[in-house]
Amino acid sequence: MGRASRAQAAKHREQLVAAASGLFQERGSQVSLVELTGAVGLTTGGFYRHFESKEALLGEATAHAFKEVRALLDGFEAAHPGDYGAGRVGLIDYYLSPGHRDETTHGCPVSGLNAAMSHQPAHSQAKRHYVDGVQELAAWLEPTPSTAGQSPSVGGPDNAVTQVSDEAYARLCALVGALVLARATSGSAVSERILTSAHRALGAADD
Amino acid sequence: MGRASRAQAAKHREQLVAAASGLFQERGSQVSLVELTGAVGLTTGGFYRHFESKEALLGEATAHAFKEVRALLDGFEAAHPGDYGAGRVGLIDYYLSPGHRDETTHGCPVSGLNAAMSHQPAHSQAKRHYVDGVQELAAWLEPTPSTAGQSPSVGGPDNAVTQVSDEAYARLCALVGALVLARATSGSAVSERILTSAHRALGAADD
DNA sequence: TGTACATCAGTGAACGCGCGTTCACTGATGTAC
DNA sequence: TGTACATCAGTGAACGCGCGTTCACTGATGTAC
Repeated sequence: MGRASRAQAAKHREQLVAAASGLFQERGSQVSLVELTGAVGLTTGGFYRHFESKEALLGEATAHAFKEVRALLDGFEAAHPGDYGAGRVGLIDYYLSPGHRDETTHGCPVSGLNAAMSHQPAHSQAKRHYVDGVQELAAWLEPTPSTAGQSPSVGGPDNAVTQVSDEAYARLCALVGALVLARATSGSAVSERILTSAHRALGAADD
Repeated sequence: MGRASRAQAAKHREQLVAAASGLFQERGSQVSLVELTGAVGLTTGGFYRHFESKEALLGEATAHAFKEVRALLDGFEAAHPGDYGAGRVGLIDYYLSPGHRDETTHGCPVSGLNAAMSHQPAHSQAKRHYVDGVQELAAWLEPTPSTAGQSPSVGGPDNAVTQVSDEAYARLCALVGALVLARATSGSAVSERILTSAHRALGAADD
């Protein structure tokens, strides 16, 4: 193949991160480099021109996954301009849908990466991005708009827990618990029951 | 070593299942046979005198984990005889404690095995035990005592979703979501916030 | 603009390693008489 | 109860395989003049 142009190489790098973002969610850290590089048409040898290790890719893939979440959230907001609650309801509807449950590749990374993060060291790049993402998604579930703008301050070194209320965190727990349980029980009737039960509880708690 | 007695062999088998129950929760399906057999002082070769495959052990280990849950639940019930709600409150307090979060080996299998179950085929032995266990734990979160005795009917072939209310399932989602998130964010201040937020929400919803 | 050469993105084979599973073997256990 | 033999729980080495990572190599890209 010879040498790729810088533009081509940069594109390969981005594709690798994007593909990894999906594959790590779908299969956890068990995805192999053969699969990761194969997904974008490369072989494993060249991988190390882009990343120091598989671990390092997980870090970038986690950040990428949350960038996509932000885009999705902005979409919900744009769909109901000015109406704060409506965007949140749209998010909840989507989150607890069978479609989202079955979308293991491009679903919410808070749920999809949780197992991988449980085995990550406390201050790895991946974990820092993940914790920031958790707070950001929780802020979106706030009963009333936060005083300090849409997103909580993220990215600081071990930044303090920001303006997210107990209620918002509790709602996030309900969403994530429902999705994770629905996936673990998928194929059984219980899976659907879990989604509808959580949906009802979150709908009832609505303001 | 020569041949072990039947009693000894039976004991080894039980120890293997018990150890696997903890190790599968702690590390998912990535635990190796060397670790599993080593945990009870055996070598890998003899493993296949007891189980058909590693998969088969996961099935039995899942059943074992839920047997331990049942013992724990009975303990909560016995601690407050006659007082239905008190046992449930004790369970919730335990579930959302930092101690339970950090107890990745012997914690609740609904949370600990969820990742492994998501990658299990729909009708594997492990998944059937898991789905039964989910319903059983949910039944324990029922606002009022179930009419049909303590445990829902379990173990039947693809048994229908039994007498568990939406409210009970919603509570289970909150508990599991909180535990899973607290573990994924452990090492960060967010982890504690999640536990206390979920606890407050479940306490407030109490009757 | 054209030429000579250095750079480096990607290849493909090799590395050492750990995995799940198989198998010939061992010797104490269990059983038939 | 005692002896002869079959059984089989557990060992440890071997199997083929896939893993993350390294490395010599390739040839188009990028750059210096």
